[in-house]
Amino acid sequence: MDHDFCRAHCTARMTPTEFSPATRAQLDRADALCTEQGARLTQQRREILGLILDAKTPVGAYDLLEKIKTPDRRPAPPTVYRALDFLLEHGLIHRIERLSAFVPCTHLLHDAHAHNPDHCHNHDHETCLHTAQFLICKSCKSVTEIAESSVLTTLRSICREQKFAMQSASIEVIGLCATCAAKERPASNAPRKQATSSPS
Amino acid sequence: MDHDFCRAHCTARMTPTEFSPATRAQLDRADALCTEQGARLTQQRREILGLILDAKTPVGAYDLLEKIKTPDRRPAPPTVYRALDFLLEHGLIHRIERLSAFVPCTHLLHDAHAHNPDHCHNHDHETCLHTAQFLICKSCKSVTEIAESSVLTTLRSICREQKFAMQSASIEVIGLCATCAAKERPASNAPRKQATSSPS
DNA sequence: ACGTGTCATGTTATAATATCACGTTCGGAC
DNA sequence: GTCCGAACGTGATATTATAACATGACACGT
Ligand SMILES: [Zn+2]
Ligand SMILES: [Zn+2]
Ligand SMILES: [Zn+2]
Ligand SMILES: [Zn+2]
Repeated sequence: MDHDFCRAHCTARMTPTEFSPATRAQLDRADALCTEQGARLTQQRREILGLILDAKTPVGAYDLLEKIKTPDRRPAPPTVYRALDFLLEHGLIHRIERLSAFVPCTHLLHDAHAHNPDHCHNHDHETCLHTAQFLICKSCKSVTEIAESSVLTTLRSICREQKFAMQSASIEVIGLCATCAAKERPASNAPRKQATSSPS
Repeated sequence: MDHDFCRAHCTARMTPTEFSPATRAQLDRADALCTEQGARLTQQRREILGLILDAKTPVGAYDLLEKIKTPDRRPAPPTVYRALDFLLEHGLIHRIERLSAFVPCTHLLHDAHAHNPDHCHNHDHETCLHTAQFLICKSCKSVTEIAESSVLTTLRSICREQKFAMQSASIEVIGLCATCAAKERPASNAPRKQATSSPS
């Protein structure tokens, strides 16, 4: 009854960060996904997810903690970690182990899901949600999630051989993205300038 | 001159952990590898490596810190982390990101290297040393390093497509090892006993 | 309206992991 | 011996994560 009122009310009053329309669309998509799963994307979880979506690079838990602080509210670590746990469990974000930081799941970024929820069901949700592959650029910190399932397939066959029951996997590749690699090596094979000014 | 005396003396006095002959053999192998690379496997590094070799499961930095404490010596974290950094750089151990813990590199456990140092040179040392694949059992905490290069090959081809310059990769699979999986499911499909007593 | 269970959140403290900064010692080249 | 750089000792601190317990908001049956 007045539950809807309260939700609207709270949204208006306590949202410290205004998200762009694009981000809001993604958040709404996430909300729908949660509802499908019988879970609630609360205001707090929504805000954390929004901040992760808007960041161009992986975000640490304590970065998030800083960002959600307002004059009124000084949340403590558990607040953030609880939201992160929820988002992880529902496949909305991934944790990058090598960085102790979080990125949105690419499923959220494209509208594949929105149009075709069946897409959810033709791949192995159990394993897929908890498993992703990332290319992490050491230089610009950008992270690309690889949708490609070939790695997972290879891994699965290895596990079968070893009778290992795979539950999830982290695959993280460190290196330089195309852009940064180009900057590093201005010419193909001319390292005779001034030490290539490598930003290590 | 009295250098040899000192080493013997110190070894006798400050080695709190006596390693088994098998472990000592591996340590000697590691020592040789270091010397090849112009590095020194000091007493301290040797002890840390020995402890990691002897452990049946991955060891955390602070576990090691506890283990190397004696009535005389109360080392501080940097001591351990410095040794770990050294061992990582020289490919003697790996870090398991998901556990913040360390395991010996399997190269050390088998004597392939001892007999055939050329083995080192027919695979890509640059990438291989810094890259390994692990099967981590959630239940017994055992970790298996996969020598198999098929995953790495697959990853490399993906990176090539994306023009991503791979420097290293972590591949960690979580699940149940053959032994533990068998324990979990006593019969194939008879979950009607007392909740199978699944340890979380 | 009242108790009651459940989920989400707030709050305080602390655990666990990792690094910085600075001074000293050790080992080997000369 | 003298010197230099690598290795180590030590104290403080940073960063990441969780434990433990209390409160608030709502649903539901009575
Ligand atoms: Zn994803
Ligand atoms: Zn980059
Ligand atoms: Zn290895
Ligand atoms: Zn096991």
